Amino acid sequence: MVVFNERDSDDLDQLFHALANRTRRDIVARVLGGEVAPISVLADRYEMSFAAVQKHVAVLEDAGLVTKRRSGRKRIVHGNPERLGEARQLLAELEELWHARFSQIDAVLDDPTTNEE
Amino acid sequence: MVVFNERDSDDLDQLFHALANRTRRDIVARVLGGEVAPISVLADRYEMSFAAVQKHVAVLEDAGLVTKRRSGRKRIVHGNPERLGEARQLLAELEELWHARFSQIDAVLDDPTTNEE
DNA sequence: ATTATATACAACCACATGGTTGTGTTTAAC
DNA sequence: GTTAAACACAACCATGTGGTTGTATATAAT
Repeated sequence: MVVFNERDSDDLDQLFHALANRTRRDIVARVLGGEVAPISVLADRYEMSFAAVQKHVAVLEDAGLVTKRRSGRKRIVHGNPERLGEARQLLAELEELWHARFSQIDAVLDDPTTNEE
Repeated sequence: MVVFNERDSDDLDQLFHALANRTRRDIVARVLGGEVAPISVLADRYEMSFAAVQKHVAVLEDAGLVTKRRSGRKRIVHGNPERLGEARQLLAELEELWHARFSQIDAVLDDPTTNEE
């Protein structure tokens, strides 16, 4: 119901910032899609250095969108769909504010309890 | 169906970047919620200069999340809910990739036509 | 044992971001 | 007709971002 609270506004900044980059969205799509993904394998598909991809994964990890699990010398990247859900939830709430504009007018006319100045 | 295409990846970068800031999310919430909002009125509620808020509105406008309409010397800021829908849609598609991981296994077992290597 | 692979991490760079102040212009209020 | 309000816009600044290269370390392959 409450759209914004101080508490997790930094979280949301991080979350949306992580999604505001094509390479990172692509990585998220791949790991969510089920690709077994050590960083090295991910890195092969992008025209940038291993270190650059490593940084992108770190941004995603800080945002909570992926986690890394060690497997020998590899770090397997796993997706975190719940975190995406949080972002989608917030957008849905924002859209809901818009819809509420109209339904509110009806409500005020119908419901006498909304009539406290 | 197709999650990413080259064409609008810059658009999405802009869109998510615009949402990756508390002040901007707050502005979006207010204008979508129906607040009549010249920039000056918006600016009053934040502890930053008018010019700073002006810039935030500009970022939102470039991202397509709001539009400005002139009214005398004021610029009324209006929300653009469809654009939010686009972002939500993309997140939904990403989540769908995750769900598809499991339903795909079932599908392969059930449907012989998926059996072309 | 040596070599190659996969990663971590630091230093560096050009450019973007989020803020500021200052100046100019149009419109409203007196 | 002055003054004040609402905005546009530029210059500036500290910090962040997205990339690079280089060095170090742990594990796998030979």
